[in-house]
Amino acid sequence: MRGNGGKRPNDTVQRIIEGATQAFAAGGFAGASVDEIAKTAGVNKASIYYHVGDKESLYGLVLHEIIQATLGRINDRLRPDQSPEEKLKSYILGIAETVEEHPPLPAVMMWAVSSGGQGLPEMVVGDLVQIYGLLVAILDEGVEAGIFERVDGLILYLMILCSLAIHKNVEAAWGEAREFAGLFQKLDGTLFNLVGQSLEGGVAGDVLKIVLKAIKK
Amino acid sequence: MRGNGGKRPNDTVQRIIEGATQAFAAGGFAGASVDEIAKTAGVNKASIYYHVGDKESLYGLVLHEIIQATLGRINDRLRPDQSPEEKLKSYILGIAETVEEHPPLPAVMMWAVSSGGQGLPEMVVGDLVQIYGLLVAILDEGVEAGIFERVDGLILYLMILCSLAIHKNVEAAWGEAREFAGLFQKLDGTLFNLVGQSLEGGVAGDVLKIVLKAIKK
Amino acid sequence: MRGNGGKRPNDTVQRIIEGATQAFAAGGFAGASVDEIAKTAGVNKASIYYHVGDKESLYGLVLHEIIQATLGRINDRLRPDQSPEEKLKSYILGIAETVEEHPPLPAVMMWAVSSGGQGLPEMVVGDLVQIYGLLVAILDEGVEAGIFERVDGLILYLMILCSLAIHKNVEAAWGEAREFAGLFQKLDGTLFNLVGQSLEGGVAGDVLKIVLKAIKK
Amino acid sequence: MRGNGGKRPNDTVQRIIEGATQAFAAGGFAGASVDEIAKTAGVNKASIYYHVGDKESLYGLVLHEIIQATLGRINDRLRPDQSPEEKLKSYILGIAETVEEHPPLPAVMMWAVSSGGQGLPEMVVGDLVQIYGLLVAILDEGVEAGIFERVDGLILYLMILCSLAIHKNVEAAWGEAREFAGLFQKLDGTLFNLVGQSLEGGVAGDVLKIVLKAIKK
DNA sequence: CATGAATGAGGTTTCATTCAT
DNA sequence: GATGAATGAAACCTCATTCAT
Repeated sequence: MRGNGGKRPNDTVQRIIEGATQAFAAGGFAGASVDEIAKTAGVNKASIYYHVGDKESLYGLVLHEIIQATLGRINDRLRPDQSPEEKLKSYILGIAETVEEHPPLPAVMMWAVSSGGQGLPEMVVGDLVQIYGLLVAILDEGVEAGIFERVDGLILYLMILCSLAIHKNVEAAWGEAREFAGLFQKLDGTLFNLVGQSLEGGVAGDVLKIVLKAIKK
Repeated sequence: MRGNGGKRPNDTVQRIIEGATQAFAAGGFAGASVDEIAKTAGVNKASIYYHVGDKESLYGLVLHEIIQATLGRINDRLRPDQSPEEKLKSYILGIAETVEEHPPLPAVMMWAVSSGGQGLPEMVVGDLVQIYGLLVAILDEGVEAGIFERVDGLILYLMILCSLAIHKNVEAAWGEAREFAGLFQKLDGTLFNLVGQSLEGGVAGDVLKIVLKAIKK
Repeated sequence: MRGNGGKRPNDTVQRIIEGATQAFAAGGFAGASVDEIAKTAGVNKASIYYHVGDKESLYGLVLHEIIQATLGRINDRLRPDQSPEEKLKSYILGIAETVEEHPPLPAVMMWAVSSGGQGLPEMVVGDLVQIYGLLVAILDEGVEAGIFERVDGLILYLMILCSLAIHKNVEAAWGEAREFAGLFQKLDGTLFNLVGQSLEGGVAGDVLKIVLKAIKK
Repeated sequence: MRGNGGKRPNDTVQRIIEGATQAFAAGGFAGASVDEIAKTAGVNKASIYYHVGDKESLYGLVLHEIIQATLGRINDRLRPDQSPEEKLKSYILGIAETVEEHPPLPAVMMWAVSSGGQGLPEMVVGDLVQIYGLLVAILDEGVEAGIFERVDGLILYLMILCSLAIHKNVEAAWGEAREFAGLFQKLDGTLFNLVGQSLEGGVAGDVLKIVLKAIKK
């Protein structure tokens, strides 16, 4: 006979990760409580400790999952025969897609990056280096090919990541913080339209356009 | 002679704000404890409540000060007779200067923006709109003058703010998180040099260059 | 063997309620600290929040328990075939018995009533109405039967409740506040004897006598 | 030249006492904060310490003032040639008048009595004995004269004091706690009318009637 | 005498974590 | 594996009191 509830263990861990991602996104590491995470995940609090370990381990796991998932999406789009320009497009769309499906993810990622890597577990540091390295590799290839200008990779990385991550967040706040968004809109007029669109037509497209124009020779 | 009870009040409030700014920057709203803020500011904890109010009020005050200071720096550089391009330079250098003198400030600001304005006091929302509006105005002027392309103002705003704010943070973490930075450096080689330079020659200059290239016709 | 974490939950909640009752009685809501309550109850402070909620909820729960217990005692004594006079006796003895076994209870109850119901949880207001309504019903029955005079129910209710509750308290203070009691006694001579007696022979009996004489035709 | 503000000192102390009375009535000794008292009194907090002393002294002073004022009102009505019955009327009306003009006063007094005198300053204990002794004297006179039954003086004292004090409080809560009062009224119907009336016609009259009926031979 | 400021102690509440079942 | 309960530590906040001006 099965134990209590008979849930598949993977399920539980997955639910924990998803709940934690959501919780961490709202207020960073310190802003989420284990109680809240457990409730969001629909899991008993002690289960988190049993399956994952303490809060810091959970944080690391969440970051790892996020970055690996993002890397996966990017790799799904990358083809060896693409031009650097197309590869950059794949990179940005890969991140944007993650944002689209799991809005909080990049916020957590950005938060981690903004800490300068301090206090992050080895594993996550490696992950960050990986995704950042991918961008640098693409840029380098473009420079070698004489298509791209040489620019600071970190700056570009931050620009891409933050604009996508935060833009989505502001969009999410749209519904509830009417006045805030309203004031922004008043100023921006036609420029600032946040309606849902296809990935390429939406924010990701705009970001891509800006970035390409910035680095193309 | 001055005793215990007769400190200049402005001094105290100022010290509180500075301590709080530093503390909030490290871990966002939830990541800073009032105890820690008090210690950083060299002020009794109860004094914070006496002069400022609860933690949320303090957060609001800090954000307000940050943005107003940044606006001040930008306005110091702005001249009516400047070209849109020069105005944009003033805008970016104004933010960069704030980063330079008070590294944590923009990080806090970024964190606030990334919340989509939710939970922020009226005043701060107004402040954010102000500084964002300034960028939009500059961009609009450039578009009218036929110099700039039309781009999404919010995206550009986020790009500028985040790259400046976080880049500085990563730089700050440099000393302590050798491995992290080291790994980044290995990948980036010549591109990624973070040594202190003049504002224009440093990150701010790079950001400016990228942004200008991105929007100039 | 029973360990630390496996205490029967009912036990804990019961212990909390008892400790809280005692603590609240001494100084009202504000006069009791949660620390003190926890110590009195022999329970960890955080357990109170886990099982009951915040201090106000605890206060509400205590009041609810008190009144329900008192109602229970009264109902134990009430018989449908009793005369209104006998019913009144049951009512007063029921309250007196509660006082006897849990001296602090009615003090808390009185304190709550004296607040006019302001700030009390719905549930408790309902409870108070219930126990007050019982008295009114008894009085009404007596008036219908031509046995009782018509008197203000609230006044009588307060007279009964307060005299029983406070009298007990003064009695309790007896041991420690010798001078105070002594002065009272000096004045009162034979009238004021507080030695423990049977319920009917003690204060309850005196209160009953006074009340009956006051309302009987 | 006069000092800061040039207020008459008596004024300040009087304002303090009045503010404190109001504040203490709401939640007993522990329920009122010195800050709140100062604000209610319209006086600087440090002034309280300068003029009166610490919180406990203030509490004692307030109780003293209350009881002395009540005693004063009773004595204004008492005449040596009154019958015991008339004297009792003076006693009750004296208290009722105090309640009428300063509703919170008796609540504080009741609270003090309900503590059994514990922790009260000598002076106040003496005051309480005085006002209680007055009642006992009146009762004794009535018994000697063969008009009154012998009853427990303390019980009667508590009945008179509490019914007047609390009834007024419930009346005061009337406006804000509609439902509460409403429920009471539903039960009590014609018996329970709290509209403002002349002292004798109002609650005081009812209390007097009940008490007289209870003790008259 | 009045007042704004300061502050240690203590209040209420939350948190991360552990444990027995 | 799952869960309700327990708990020390630390969080936020308030309070009574003092002091220099």
